[in-house]
Amino acid sequence: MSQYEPQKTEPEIYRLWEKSGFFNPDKLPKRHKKSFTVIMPPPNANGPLHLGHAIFVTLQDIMIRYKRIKGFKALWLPGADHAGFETQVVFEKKLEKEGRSRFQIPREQLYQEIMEFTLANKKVMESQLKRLGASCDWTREKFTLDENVIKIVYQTFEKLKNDGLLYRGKRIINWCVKHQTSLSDVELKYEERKSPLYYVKYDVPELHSFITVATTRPETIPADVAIAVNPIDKRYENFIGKYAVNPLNNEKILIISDKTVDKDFGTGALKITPDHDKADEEIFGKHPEINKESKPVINFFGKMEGEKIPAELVGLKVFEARQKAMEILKNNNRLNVEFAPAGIDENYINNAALCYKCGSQIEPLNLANQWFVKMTEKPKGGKFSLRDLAVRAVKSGKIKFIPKRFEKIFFHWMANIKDWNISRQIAWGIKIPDEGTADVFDTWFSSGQWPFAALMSAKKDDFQKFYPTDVMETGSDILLFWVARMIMLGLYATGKVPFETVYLHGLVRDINRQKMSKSKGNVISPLEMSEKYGTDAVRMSLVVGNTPGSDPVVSEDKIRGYRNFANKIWNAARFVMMNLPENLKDIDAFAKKSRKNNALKTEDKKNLKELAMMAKKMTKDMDNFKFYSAAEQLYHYFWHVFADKIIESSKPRLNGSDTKDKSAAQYVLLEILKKTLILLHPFMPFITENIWQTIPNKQKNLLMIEKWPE
RNA sequence: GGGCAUUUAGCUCAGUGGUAGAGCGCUUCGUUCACAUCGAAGAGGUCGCAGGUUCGAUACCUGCAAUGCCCACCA
Repeated sequence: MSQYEPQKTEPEIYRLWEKSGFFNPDKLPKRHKKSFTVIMPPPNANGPLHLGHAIFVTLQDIMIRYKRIKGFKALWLPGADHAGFETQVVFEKKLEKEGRSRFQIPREQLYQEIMEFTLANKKVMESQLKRLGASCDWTREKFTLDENVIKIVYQTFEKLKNDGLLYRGKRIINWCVKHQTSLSDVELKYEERKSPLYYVKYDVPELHSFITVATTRPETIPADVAIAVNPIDKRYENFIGKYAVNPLNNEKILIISDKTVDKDFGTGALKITPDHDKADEEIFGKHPEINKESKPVINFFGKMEGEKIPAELVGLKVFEARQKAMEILKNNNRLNVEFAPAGIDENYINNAALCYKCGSQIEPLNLANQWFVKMTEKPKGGKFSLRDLAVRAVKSGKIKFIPKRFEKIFFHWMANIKDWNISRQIAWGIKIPDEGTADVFDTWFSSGQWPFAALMSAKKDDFQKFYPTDVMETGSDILLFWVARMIMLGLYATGKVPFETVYLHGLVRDINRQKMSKSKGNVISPLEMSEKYGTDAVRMSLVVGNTPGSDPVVSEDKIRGYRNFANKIWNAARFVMMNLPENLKDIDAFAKKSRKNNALKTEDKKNLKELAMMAKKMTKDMDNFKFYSAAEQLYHYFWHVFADKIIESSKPRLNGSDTKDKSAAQYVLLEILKKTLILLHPFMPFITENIWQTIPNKQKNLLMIEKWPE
């Protein structure tokens, strides 16, 4: 008849905790000495929280509550991220719905509008974090656009500049034509696409011959400055140093040799187009003998524009221009049929670089005034490059990854890392402090400084007290975007690692292993689930079976199962309370008296010992970040040992006439209940605290700062 | 092309050098007793495939297959 109703009590319990002040480590009782710090990955303030957020809230709150109960000065510092590009994209979609466009809105106004949007979202987010039980210290909450955070970001920028780790250049960047901004290498996704390979003949008058180049981008031919072949390629020995004629504008271009050219690909001859290809740009830079200036033929809207372009191509979009260029070459008999039918290999497949947000094909373009951070060069007077700092910290074990296999991915990325373009041509973000552009920083440049920037700007001495932090818990999908950058920038700016352990969780999947997304309609809202089944049930469903690094599968059925568990706890506790001695005021005195009476049966002692053993095992799991295992053990113990066996077998004793034996049974039940409530608290904080408050306890302590049963 | 991982009951996942575990689901029975958001009993697996190491392998090694992920300037 009696059922637990979390909806009614959870918000009340949260207020009780907040009122106590214990979320703030400075307010914890004296026994809390050593600090334990987790910086919350600031959620993007551009929409409601989803299950991915609920996972991090659950895992981090478990860590924090566990350590707090264990007697640590536990700090969980909450924050919100302005999330530059991400938020701007969300906002642009909103504008689109309203029939407006970012390009028609003055920059300052756009900034203000996005700011209002973000602050409104931030507020919603905060209340949702509370609803999920996050025991973070709201007195230290930070926003990535707080003035004192921006100040720190600028300081790091200056330091990089002074150390010679920053340069500003005209360089090929990844340009998203739709969003009108450059993107860093990690902001691209790749897709295999059919991309016809054209075999184009370039005349070489000096030799009365021609050289054939294989290209997927004939529309860029007017921008060619050279042709490159491999020096060991016998076929082209005589061509090196001679001039070829550009088939689309008749300009003379030099044939050079470079050993990066793959002689086995295509014809072994590569056209060099420095304005529209990163690799070509590099080769161009290495060859001063190329006596031709590089000029672009594609503009920032992805259309043909520039000198020396055939008139038919001007103004066409890249794909249209490609068709047209192919026609011109064909009509002029410039396609070499020797290598493929009609001179075109239609089945050639390559990886197209796409904008990770909108899927538009990335246009490699040359953009001036872009800031790049050097990843592999040593700073002035310094010993280690940013890359080396990070790699050394992980290799030496100063930073540990859970699971460990992510270290390999990390090293692999670091080994091949390129300089980092931190300029973005969008309105929403931290303005880069220079005079030449209106550009803003890549969000990851500022969030890469988050652990120290948040602590330095929160409260006086926080940095000294809480840095380096203990655990960085976040999604494995942002290992390279964020974690890697935090390690580099944290070490560089402070000389210390930003955190000692990196715990990475996977991506939430639905029961069919699909990613959850709005467009698929398979999204489960953690807030809705909380309303329906209680936050504790949601949290348990997100931790049991969720091993680090692998993708957890979440379904409403699973959540319902843990709602049943919460109800089980509720009723078991009710049973124990109902069977306590009448008018019991102080359980501690009762426990003391019971121990003195020494009426425990062998079976009682055995039960208490079994609990102690389970607690020990489970504690070990907690210390090893095996929360999935700890949670499962608790679940099993509470339901199938305590409720099914111990409570059941106590019934005759509680109803019997032997008062001493009855008292012993009461004592054992109460003891097990108390201890399991503490053990369960990190996982299911609301129901455990709720029950705790109904136990006749003279001390009237909060469960959240009770002592862990050792 | 290079790398990382996964493969155990219908589903989601643990696990260990000594002939397999949990939850959900399923079957049968029960229940005015704290709880039907319940209880009891039960069915169900040649631990991806093929070799090897071993007294013994699901576990360690090798190869293969399927699946997933990451990285990459073959134009």
